[in-house]
Amino acid sequence: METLVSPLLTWFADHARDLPWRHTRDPYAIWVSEVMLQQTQVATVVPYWERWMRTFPDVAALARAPLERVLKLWEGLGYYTRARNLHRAARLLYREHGGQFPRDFESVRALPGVGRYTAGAICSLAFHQPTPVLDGNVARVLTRVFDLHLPLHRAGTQRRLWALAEALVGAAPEQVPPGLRRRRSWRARRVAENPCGALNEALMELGASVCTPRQPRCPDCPWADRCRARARGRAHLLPRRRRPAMAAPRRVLAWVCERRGRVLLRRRPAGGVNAGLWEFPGVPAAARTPPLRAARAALGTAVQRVDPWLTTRYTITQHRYRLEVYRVELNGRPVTLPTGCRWVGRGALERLTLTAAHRRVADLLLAGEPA
DNA sequence: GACACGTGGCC
DNA sequence: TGGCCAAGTGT
Repeated sequence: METLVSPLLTWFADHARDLPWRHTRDPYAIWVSEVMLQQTQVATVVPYWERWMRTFPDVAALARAPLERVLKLWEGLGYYTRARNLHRAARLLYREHGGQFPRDFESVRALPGVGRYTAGAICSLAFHQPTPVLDGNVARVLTRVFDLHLPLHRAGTQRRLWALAEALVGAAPEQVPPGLRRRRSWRARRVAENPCGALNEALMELGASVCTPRQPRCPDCPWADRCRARARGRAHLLPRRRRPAMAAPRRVLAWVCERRGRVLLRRRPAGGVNAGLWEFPGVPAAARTPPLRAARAALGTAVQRVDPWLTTRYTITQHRYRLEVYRVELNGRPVTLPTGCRWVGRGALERLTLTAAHRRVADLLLAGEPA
């Protein structure tokens, strides 16, 4: 481990990206960034994090906020349970710890939405503890350096990787390159002041910027001469992972149904996908289902006609959807409101939290209709 | 251990 | 284009 840690820390002191959450020691701010970064790329997270920190600068602000506002700030980031869990955890901290962020690993780990990775990241970055992290980046880096061909999803492989990550972060405090302590750049200071946090960040950063899934840039790697997979010419084949196949695309019909300056929206039921988020009402449909008949079945005989407006695609994990949006022309009869539906004006259409695909539709509607 | 959970970017 | 991947967690 000794021969690995020191070059990695030196590399990080030269190449760390300047990310906004790297300029704070606030555990709350770090927690928020780590949760946002779960399964989400840095470039996507940055604007969300900045807006979030302006809106909810501390645990108390988040705890006070209504869930609706919290979800709205999360709109478009996906995995909305993360936002609900942050909110729940903030209220819990506010109630039981007086808003104070806990410092010991087990208490952090016990917060909703905080698993082993996130707890390790928070404790190392905010509290300088030698707690390991293992994410997709670290797994890729470690399987390559040690040329581990075991399938990633196996428990034994995971144990092995966690143990390696733990050994590395444990060695960090003793392995800070001496010359680094004299440097004044924020990068060098970051490493010198918190070797454990820096080691964890460096592992992830290496995976994100050098040891990439395809076409790793091995000549730029601080571990190039120690990497066993590279020596065998097979770094790009690791890690071995198993992924479920994509299912066939499904067709979904949705209706833009307007009356007297308002449009019909439906709130998704609790417990399912995107629970509590809003969308244009619609139905899953077989390939040959006529849109007019489907609309009448859902909204009643008030539907005079449906006009195809646009088609968009989206994916929810392994499910692919083709969303066909129709504009509904009504006659004078009352519309049958499907469960969870509400007429909303422009303001609410902007303010409510929609899933990404439906937000695209809503924004087009808002842009195209000045009234 | 397997599966569900969102979305965007890349080639 | 379609498949793969991304700073995982909860059930």
